[in-house]
Amino acid sequence: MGRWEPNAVQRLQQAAWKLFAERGYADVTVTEIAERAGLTKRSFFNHFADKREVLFAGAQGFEADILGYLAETDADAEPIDAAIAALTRGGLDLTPYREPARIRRGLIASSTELQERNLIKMASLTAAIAEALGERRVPARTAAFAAQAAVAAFDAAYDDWAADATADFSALMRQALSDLRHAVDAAHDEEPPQS
Amino acid sequence: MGRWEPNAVQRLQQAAWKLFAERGYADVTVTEIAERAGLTKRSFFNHFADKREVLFAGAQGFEADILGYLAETDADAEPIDAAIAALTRGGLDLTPYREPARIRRGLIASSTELQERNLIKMASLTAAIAEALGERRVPARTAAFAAQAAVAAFDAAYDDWAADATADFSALMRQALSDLRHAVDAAHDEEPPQS
DNA sequence: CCGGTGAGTGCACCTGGTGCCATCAGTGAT
DNA sequence: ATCACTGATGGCACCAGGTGCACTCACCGG
Repeated sequence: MGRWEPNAVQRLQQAAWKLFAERGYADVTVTEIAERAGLTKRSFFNHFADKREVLFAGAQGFEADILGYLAETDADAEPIDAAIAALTRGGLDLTPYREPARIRRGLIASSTELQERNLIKMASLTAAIAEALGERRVPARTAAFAAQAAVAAFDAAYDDWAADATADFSALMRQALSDLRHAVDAAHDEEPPQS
Repeated sequence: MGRWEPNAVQRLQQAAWKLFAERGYADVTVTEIAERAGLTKRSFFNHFADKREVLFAGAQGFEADILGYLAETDADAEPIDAAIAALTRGGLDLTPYREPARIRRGLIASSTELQERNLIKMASLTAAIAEALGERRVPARTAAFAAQAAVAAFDAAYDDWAADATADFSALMRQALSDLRHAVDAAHDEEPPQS
């Protein structure tokens, strides 16, 4: 393990975050990020596949965590309940990082490039969950739809959580799932959800 | 209205499709597309925002059609049923274009760039449907989830239709919606869906 | 015949991204 | 000490996507 200044990846991420926060994603150049981290453009691309990736560093680990939590759920539970449980635990892990989450959210909203990347990360998460559910004795279709529904609920809850500093993430997930079922259910006798 | 060779946009699309089909998306350059259409790179970008967009030309019109169909549905229907009805009609309109749909599908599968673009187009469609549903007296949350569910069902049905030449799209949509409800429902007394 | 309009073009330029090879810090073995 | 090795880094040339700007030129209407 060679050693120059350590933690090149971290330094690049920090530099990128600062610059993006200062001047917005589009107006920052990869060369600038690298130089602020004491490196070069070439080294940036040795660590990140492209400019967008520097903002989605956590995604891979998050996906792995979710799959871990999913494996811990009761194997006989309904697929969607298992997925919701796993995503709820994963979301709770993010609780300490509300401020970065808000900044990231703003950046993504400002750039269609980043929106696309975000969507494909969510799709990747969904696919991974669906595959894991598929290893239980569940039809692939059911697994895929359950995963999509669970991730949709997560996404909504995550957004609410980013917007409302006082909210409890578990409660937001429960509410989102309930709203989702309400929206999808054919039989529709109860009140519409408030808000 | 000035006149050179007419239909520049069409010519560019046709040239792009042919070249992509021959050599794959990644190995074709914008300059090549433009030249095969008798134009220049600069003109290509006067007509399309970027290289990806040439494959998604129909998306805007499709979205508009769906919104039109949605407006024709019974205003008192369940949001998800209205969305499903509109998407079913839209899907039926595509029936004559199965072969192009299959090619497009293969191209998209081969390039993450195109997958990202595809996802954002679907997201745009979803958002448009959700907004339209929101103008009925439906909570925004319900509208959003209903739209997501309906588009998810459409996507699954569309995939099935592209894969199976003998399938009836309406039936595929009904099946997809049924599977979706099965996957999302809490109360789960019936058989799992076959397939 | 004349001025306007708008599609198409030429060109210079920027940035993201890659292939290839050189370099150089530390590591473990001799 | 020294040497071979490894892996992070850097330099460089190069490509493709994409943009700003000024220009041409076919056609239009008067």
